Amino acid sequence: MCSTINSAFPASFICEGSENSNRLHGGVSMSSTPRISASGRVRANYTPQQSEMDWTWQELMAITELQEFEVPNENSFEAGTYVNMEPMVHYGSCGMNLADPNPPTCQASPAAAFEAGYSDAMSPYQRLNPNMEIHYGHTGCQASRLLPNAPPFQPPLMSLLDPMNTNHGHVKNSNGHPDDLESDSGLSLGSSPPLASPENEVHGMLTYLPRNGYTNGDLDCTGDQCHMRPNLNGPVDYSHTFGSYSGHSYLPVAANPQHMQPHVPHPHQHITAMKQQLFPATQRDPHAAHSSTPRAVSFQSPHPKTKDVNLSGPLTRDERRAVVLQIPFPLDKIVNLPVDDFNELLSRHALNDTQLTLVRDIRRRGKNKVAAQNCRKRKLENIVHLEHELGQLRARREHLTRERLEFQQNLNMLKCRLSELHAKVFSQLRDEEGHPYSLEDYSLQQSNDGNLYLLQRNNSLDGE
DNA sequence: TGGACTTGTCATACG
DNA sequence: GGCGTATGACAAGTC
Repeated sequence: MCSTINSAFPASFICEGSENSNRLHGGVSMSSTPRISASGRVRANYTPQQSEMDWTWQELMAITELQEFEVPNENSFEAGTYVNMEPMVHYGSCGMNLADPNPPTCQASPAAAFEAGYSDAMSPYQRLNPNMEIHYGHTGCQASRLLPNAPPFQPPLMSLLDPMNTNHGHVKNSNGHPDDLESDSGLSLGSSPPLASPENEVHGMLTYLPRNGYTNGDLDCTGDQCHMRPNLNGPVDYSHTFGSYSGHSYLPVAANPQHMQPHVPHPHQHITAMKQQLFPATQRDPHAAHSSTPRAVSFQSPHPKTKDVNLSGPLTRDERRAVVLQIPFPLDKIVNLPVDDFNELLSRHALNDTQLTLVRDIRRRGKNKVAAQNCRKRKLENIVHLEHELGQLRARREHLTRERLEFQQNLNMLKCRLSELHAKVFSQLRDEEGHPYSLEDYSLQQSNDGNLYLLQRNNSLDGE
């Protein structure tokens, strides 16, 4: 039931006056709620404070509209504990009592103060942060719920006051290998192309540029890709290929070997010369030197001395085999030539099965070696990229956390201000006889749509 | 001497 | 089916 009241509100209260008006949304009895006239209007006694009330309501409206504001959240801040369908119980234990001689202030814990007295009226906020109970402590205050499917016991104050407010592996076993007496690791074929990866195709093609012993190559262009096709018919002249051997032509050191590898007479010079025969142009070839790409930089060994050892150290397994089996062409060609050229090269030399097997193994291992290098480089690049992404995500998380805290502070301030305005409005309500409502008997509640309702405390719940 | 690191190689899968 | 590539795993070399 709605009781007709005289209100100081400019537009007064409106009671929808139905038989269910005594029932709060959610089935809570509101039988003792002050009745408002059946016409829906509450007779208001305008007081000299009317102008102030207008201003107050304007403020209230402004703040109420802010409740519609929603912000994204990343955690339980927006979890769905908002819909609390518990029936209204009582107001006696509400921390925020308008009759409280010591009303909460906005300094200490405004949000707590607001929550205490308006826990049911702050639904929009709870929608934003249902964990406020956690933050500010549960008030133990249960208030009525104004469900949309039940007519309010009292017309929305706001709608009256503001007409506009109507819209609410494998084991590599070298033992099984015929050449297992010596390690094959640590020393490369010396023919590694400059990372013949797709993005390094140009450099890879440079491998086929003419070099000593293969100076009669001709340019082979297919489409927009050109590369030097060596003259496979030409004689292989290793007599003046005395450039320093490097098994890591893809390393930047090859770009300027005189800087990275100052010439020092080495006791294994004869081995170096042998390697120079096997890999005649790996380092002397300016193109090969140019092939050291930035991509290959990360593959430079942290142990530069390893290169020196490779340069003049013992022959690798394949190198030795090539020497023993008298492979008539350099190993770098075995590895780097295109398939057609490689087959053509083989066809122009009478090789026995052993030689053919060795050549094909050398080619396979050489290819795989480069592939392994590329694979490792990609792996490192991925790690770097992921670390960078991780840093960005962490920074963003911190930024969002700061923003959320900032927003929460602002929200609490608004809630506090809203509670003050509520109290101010309530204090100026008058009944039919012009008497103020007793704060012990009534409270001002705000529904989900932002409208204010005058509720009587200690309502009986037997209506449900 | 053991650990970390690099590099080559093999096996395997895939296009 | 051959070939090239990618990649995990292993082993050897180096510091």
